[in-house]
Amino acid sequence: MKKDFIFDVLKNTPNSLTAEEIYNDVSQKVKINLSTVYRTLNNLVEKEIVTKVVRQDKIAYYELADENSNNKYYMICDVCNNAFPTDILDVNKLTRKIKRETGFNITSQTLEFHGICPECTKKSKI
Amino acid sequence: MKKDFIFDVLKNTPNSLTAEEIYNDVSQKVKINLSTVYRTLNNLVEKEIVTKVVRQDKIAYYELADENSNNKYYMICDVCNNAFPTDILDVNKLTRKIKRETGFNITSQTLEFHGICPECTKKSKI
DNA sequence: AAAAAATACGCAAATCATTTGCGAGTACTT
DNA sequence: AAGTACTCGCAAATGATTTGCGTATTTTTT
Repeated sequence: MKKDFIFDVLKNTPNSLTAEEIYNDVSQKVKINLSTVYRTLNNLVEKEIVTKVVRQDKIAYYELADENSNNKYYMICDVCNNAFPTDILDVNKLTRKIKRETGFNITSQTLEFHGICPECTKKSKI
Repeated sequence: MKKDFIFDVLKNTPNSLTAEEIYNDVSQKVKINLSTVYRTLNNLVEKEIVTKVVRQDKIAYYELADENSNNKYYMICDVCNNAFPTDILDVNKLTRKIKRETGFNITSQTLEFHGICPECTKKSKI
């Protein structure tokens, strides 16, 4: 099943990927159609095996769901466009605080920080 | 100029609006085209008068930029789809902390909390 | 193991928010 | 008033994602 190929790519990549990136990767191993990638991804998201996050570029990014990890929160560099995970924020703690103080039951959350990473900041000064 | 009509709608609405919502509103006063709304909105965003945020629904939401306000961070109810501003998080402080601890220069950020608001939580129990 | 039922997949067309090219209208400059 | 610049409407384009449908592959049933 092609699902396994898609799952494998996700498992072997530390950061999140777009459907197209996954498609390109899997295509090198098997013949596969982009819509199959999307369909499979949607299934995995439904089963809560994969997390989908839409970023400001309007593209969906996928990665393996990882219960106890804040790795899904990124700082995205405007220059090199790399996404760096941040663990500065304890999101679970924040979620509980919100629940306590506002009564709002958070089921999912998205954080997206845009800026310029240290590397690119350095380069721009040269 | 139609720009003024769009600006007015934004000024008179406490929460963020989609281009279509703005279009519907302005249409009641003047004849206007959707693409004019988008064009104008993009201008205002470029001039940093308006803030644009793409949510998980892949739709862009616009509101007046407000330097010293965390009001742009919302909790969005999965049930009634209302967006409630949150001031629980001091985002400016967080931004400085990230800069200090990681060297990443944050230029903008997005937070999106999804869940069920107190009102809808109550209703679901009935 | 073959038939029946269910699921996976490829392909092409559809969707939907947003953008863009172009031509006409309006405002501003000299 | 002529010339230049900006504003806007309209129709078509864009691009990520979805969907209908027919075929292939897998799983279940007998």
